[in-house]
Amino acid sequence: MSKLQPARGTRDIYGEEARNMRAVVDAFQRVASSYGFEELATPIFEFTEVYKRPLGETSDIVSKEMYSFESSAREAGDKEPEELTLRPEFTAGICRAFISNGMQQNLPCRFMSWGPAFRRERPQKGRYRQFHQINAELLGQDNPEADVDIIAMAWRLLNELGLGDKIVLHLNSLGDQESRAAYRADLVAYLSSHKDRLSEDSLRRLETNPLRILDSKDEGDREIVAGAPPMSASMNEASKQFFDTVKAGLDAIGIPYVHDEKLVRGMDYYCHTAFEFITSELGAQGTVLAGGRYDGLIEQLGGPPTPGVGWAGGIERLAMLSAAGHVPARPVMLMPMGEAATRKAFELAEELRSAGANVISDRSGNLKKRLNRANRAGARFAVIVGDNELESGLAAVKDLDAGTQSDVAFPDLAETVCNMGGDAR
RNA sequence: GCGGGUGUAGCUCAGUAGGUUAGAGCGCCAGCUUGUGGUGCUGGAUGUCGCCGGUUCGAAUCCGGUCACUCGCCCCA
Repeated sequence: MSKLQPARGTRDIYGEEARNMRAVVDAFQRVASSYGFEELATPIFEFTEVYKRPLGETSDIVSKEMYSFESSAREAGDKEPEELTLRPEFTAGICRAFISNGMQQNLPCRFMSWGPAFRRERPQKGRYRQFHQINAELLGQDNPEADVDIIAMAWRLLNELGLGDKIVLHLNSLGDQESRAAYRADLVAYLSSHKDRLSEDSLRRLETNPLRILDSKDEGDREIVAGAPPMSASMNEASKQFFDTVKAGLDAIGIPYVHDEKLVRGMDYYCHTAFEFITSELGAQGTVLAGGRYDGLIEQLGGPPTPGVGWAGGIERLAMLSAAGHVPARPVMLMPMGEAATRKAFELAEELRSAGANVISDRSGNLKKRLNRANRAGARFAVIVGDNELESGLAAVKDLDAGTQSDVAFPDLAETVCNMGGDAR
C-alpha cells in the first residue's frame, strides 16, 4: 500500500460516488430553480470574522473545528497578514455577500449554492473534514409562509432523489428572540438545580449551549430532561402563531412531520422554525438536510436588519442514501488503423460528436486489444477505419452487443450510428 | 477531543501453537486468435503483511507507539 494518503478526513471522489454526488447537485439546481432560486457562489474562504461572530466564539465550530490561517503578507504584497478561514458552513458567507453587494435593494433574495466546506472533526462515515453541501437561503421574508416554501423545496428535492420514505421531517420552533431567551433562562434554572446528576458533557454545555442538553444521548441526562419545562411553555403569542402558520402550511401541502420539542440548532443565530430531515440508515450521521430561520444574523454581521430562512444538505449523505447517479451514455469507440486512417478519424469523431454521440478514439494496440477496451468502456459500437476502409469509403461499424458488423459510407456514419442507438444505454 | 473494532496483492479476504521461497477468488498481462471483443483453455506478474520500534536464533503472527479507516460519544450536513 502506498505511503501517499490524502490528509485525514479528505478523500478522492470518483466513479460511482462522483456520479451519485453529481446527481444530488443536479436535482438540487433543478428543484431550486423551480422555486425561483438563483446561484450565488461565495468564496471558499472568508475573513475569519465572518464566521467567528455569527457562530459564536464558544461554539465548537469556531473554538476547535475551523481551518483558519494567516495569509503571508510579504508574498501577497499585503501590508498586514489577513486572518482567513476555510468556510465551515455556507450561511454566514452568503449573508456577508448580501451585505457586500447591497442586495437589500432587491428583496427578497433566493440563493442556491453548493460546494465544499471544512471542519476539523473526527472523521466517520458520512462525516468528513472536507465535505460538500447544497445550500438554499431565502432573505428578506419575515413571514412564516417563507418557512413553508423553503421546507417544501427541501421536501420536493428529497422526493426527487427517491428518499421520501427514508427520511422523517423533525420540526420545532425556538420562538422569537424574546421567547428563546426566556426559555433558555428557564431551562438553565431547571438544569442547574440538577447539576449533581448531569453528565460531564452536559455540564459543559450548560455554559456553552444549554439547549443542546435537550437531545443528549446520556441516559441520566435524558431522565432529567424529561422533567424539564417544555419549550412551548415559554413561547409568546406571536411566536406560537408563527409556528401554527408554518404547521398549517405544511399540512396544506401534505408534508408529514413530527413536532420534536427537543430539536435545537447548534448555531446561535437561529430563531423560530428549526427543522431536520433525518434518516435511520446512516447511524449517528442521520441528519441529511437541516435548517431554520435566522432573523438576526445579517444585522449582527453589520448589515441592514433582514430576516432569513434557509437550509443546508450534506451531499455525501444524500448521495449515499439515494445512489441516483446516472451513467453517461455509452460511447462509440473509434479505432483508426494506421496513419492515414488516424487523420481521417479526427474528422469522423467530430462529426459523430456533433450528431450527439460520445466518442472515444482508441489509437493504440492491435484490434483485439482495442475491442477489449471497448467492452470495458461499455461501448455500444466500434467503428473501425483502416486502409481498406479508406479505399472503399466505407467504415466498418461493429455492434458490440449483437456481434454484427456492417459497412457504412463515411458521410452517413453519424446519422447511422445515432439511429442505431449510438447514444442509447 | 474520548472509548471500542479493523489494517495481508488493484479489489474481497484466508493465513494453522511465532519456523524455510506469504496464499485464494476476482481483476490485470500474455498466448491459443499477424484487422475482430465479451465465453473458454494455458501460462504469467504483483505484496518492504499500514508505518516505526521492541521481545526472539527466528515476527504477518507477541508487545509498545504511531498513522489511517470504522462504530459510538461529542459535534453537525
